[in-house]
Amino acid sequence: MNYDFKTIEAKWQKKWAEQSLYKVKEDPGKPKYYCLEMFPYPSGKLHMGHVRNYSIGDVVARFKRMSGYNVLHPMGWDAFGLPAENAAIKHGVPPSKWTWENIDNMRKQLKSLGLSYDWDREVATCHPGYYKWTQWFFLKLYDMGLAYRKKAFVNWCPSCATVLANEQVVDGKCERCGTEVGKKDLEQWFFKITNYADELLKDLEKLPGWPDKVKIMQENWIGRSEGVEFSFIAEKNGRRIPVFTTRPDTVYGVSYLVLAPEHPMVSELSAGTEQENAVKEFQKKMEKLNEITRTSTETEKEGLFIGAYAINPMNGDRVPIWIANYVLLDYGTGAVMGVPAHDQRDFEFAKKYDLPIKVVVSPPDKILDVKDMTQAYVERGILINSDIFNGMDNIEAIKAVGQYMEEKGIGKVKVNYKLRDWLISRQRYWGAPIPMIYCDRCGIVPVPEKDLPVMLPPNVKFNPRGTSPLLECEEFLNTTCPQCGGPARRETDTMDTFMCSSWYYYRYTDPRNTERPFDREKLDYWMPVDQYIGGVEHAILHLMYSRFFNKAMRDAGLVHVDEPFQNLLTQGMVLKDGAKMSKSLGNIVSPEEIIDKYGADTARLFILFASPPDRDLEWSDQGVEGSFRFLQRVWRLIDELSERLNDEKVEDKVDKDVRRLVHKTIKKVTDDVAERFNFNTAISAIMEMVNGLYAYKEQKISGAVIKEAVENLLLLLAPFAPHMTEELWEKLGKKESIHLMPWPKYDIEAMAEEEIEIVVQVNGKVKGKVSLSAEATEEDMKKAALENDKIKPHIKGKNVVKMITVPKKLVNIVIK
RNA sequence: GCGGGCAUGGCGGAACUGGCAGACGCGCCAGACUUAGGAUCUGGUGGAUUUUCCGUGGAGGUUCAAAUCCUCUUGCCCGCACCA
Repeated sequence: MNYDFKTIEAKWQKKWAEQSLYKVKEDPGKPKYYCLEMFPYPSGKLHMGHVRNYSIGDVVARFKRMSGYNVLHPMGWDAFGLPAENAAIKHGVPPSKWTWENIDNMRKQLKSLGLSYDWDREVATCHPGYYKWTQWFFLKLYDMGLAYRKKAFVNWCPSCATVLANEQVVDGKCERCGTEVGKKDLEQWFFKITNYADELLKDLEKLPGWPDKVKIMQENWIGRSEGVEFSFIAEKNGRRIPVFTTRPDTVYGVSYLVLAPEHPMVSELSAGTEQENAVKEFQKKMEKLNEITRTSTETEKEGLFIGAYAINPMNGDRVPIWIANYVLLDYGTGAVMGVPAHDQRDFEFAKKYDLPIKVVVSPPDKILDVKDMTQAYVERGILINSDIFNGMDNIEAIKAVGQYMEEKGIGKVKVNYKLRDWLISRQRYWGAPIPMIYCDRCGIVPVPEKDLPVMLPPNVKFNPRGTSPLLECEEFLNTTCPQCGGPARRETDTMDTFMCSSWYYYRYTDPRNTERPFDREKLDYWMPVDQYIGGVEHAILHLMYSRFFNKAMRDAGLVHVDEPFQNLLTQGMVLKDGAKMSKSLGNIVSPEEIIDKYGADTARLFILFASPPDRDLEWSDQGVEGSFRFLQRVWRLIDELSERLNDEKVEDKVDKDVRRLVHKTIKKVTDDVAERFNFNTAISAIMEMVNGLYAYKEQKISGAVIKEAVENLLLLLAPFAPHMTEELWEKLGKKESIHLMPWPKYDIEAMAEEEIEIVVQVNGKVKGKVSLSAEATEEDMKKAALENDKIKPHIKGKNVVKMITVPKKLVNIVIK
């Protein structure tokens, strides 16, 4: 009988669906396990990255299910987004049609992999039954004061014709399409993620199950720094110019002030001075430069005196005010105090423009002479030229100066973050409409809950310029004010799709609820997600937005968990010829073809065997062949052995050996899968077991032992190759699905070795081996080692200094 | 520049708390069965000057013992990048 994977896989996929084998509901009698993989964007085609992601998740889900957990394992679609709109512009297909057809196609492909999802819980973020609640959450955030409108210089992608959040700008380019991002002064909707900056940072400690790499990336992104904010006074008009510094200990060494070129006070201060025109020109020049070239470390520091002065509030010093390319308007206060003696960047700037350098922190052992300085002194030291703080250690002075400023009302101790508020408006059609109404009389009015969802109008015209068709859709645009009943206008912007994916893991717990986003009891049962699996590209974007969203919803009293994802696994990329698979390189391997040629079980097995999940994986066609061969080998082995299930017991020794192999393998596979997610070594242990059984099968084995071996082999392999094992399980005469069976337990007694091999070293080098009974004492080991024929010549005539033994493993004889 | 990761046969990778380096798979070599084999089974496969010696990017160190721990260093990958 051949391994006919096509028939087998189709047969079981159909049966599992008919029996709703993977359907789950809350069960207080069982421990729950929420296994979640990042849902895909429905591009229309599955790629190998998806196959890897979902194969990993499926093994975890199946293993946990067999281990007695009530497993929630759902799948859905991150279905809003620009490609659908581009298809509409290019081919005239409505975005919804395009998206739903893609979903149908990808669902079919996912099902062909035999993944154990509860398909009854499928969600799609573009479904009105879903985005109704996305809008509901927006209103919730609005009520909480966490959603607000503000005019700001925002990132604008000309190609996507929309604004972008900071997180979606990579190297000054649009994260989606790679087009260079510009700046636009627009009024937009923001979420106050900065309110949670501190908690988002601090709670990373509550996530021991996350990779350090991801936590560090988030930490850097949040960018917390402690310092002092205080103000210089503009000499011209007496107005305050606030600055932020992490080095208040150097405040007596300020020799100039630098503002961002866009700083609102620049024009006013330079007006009427001889520098006025030069300043205007400098500002224009800066405007033209894009942000990357302007702020790159490689770009030379460039600045200009603006013709005005400011007074240092600590010592009354009069310092010149400059503008420079390296000062950013949106970090801190957009103004920096210049302390060239103790900041490398300020030092270079002062050298270039011949600004005074004043030493205020002295090294403990010598006196710094400005003339000799080739770089800033940033080490620890003692304060000098600093009035009442002279003689103080500078680390202490950081605190002391801050305190002093607070006491005198000069400034205040402050924590600054790099994190900006999350800009969520998008000038696009294919997204969840922001449920807001603009009324000339009442201003900004939220859409009442009963009117949700604000539906996307289906019949709209797309224009090649890429502007949102909602702007020209009268039936959508015109509405009445919920407050005064007068004519009003709808918000035409839709939400960033990351908003839709910030809460989908809640919806899976109660996907068809029409009254609420979810039932509280169901959510409380399932949340948090126990294991989240996906690509590292979401380390900051999706994973930080979701953490923020969850914290906000916790504060709204809707959820009980501080963190949504307990454990995170970031899978590596799938490479071919050392590079990421891509159209341009022409190195794409299509999952469809592989499944067609070898079957889903082979595809899954290979992808899990070739590399541990968190590392990159090099695709190998020959490796796939190998996995296919292995499954055929298993098939033949079980075919043959299942004829011998009633054999008589003949020889005790072989039975014991087979049982030892079986139980050792159970332990190895269990440990590898449960504790380390090392599927590659788990599979190799199963391969060793199969190799072992091939060797033993030439001998007489009792039927009971064969049965035990065959059944356990199938159980261990079931999470990896679910179709084939199910088929063979049925052939063994089993009535119930193998995937509902309990995970096998190992028997320590059966694992016990009777004889053990001890390595004998002389001066740390292996010189021989001795076989001893498992009960041998350390004394027995030493004795056996010294008496061994291979060892004797090495120690003859030498002085044995000492002997080190590792029980049941090794003896090391140290000689001189 | 800062932060993080990785480096082991021809290749993908094993070696969990320091204790037989190279499990398992691919590839390669040989044999068996065969009209035939790109099927299957069995055996072999780090290197060399092969009673032994050398080998985990490189150089030191700790230890009875180091792929594993420490110091320095090289190469590659990823993230952040004038953050005040």
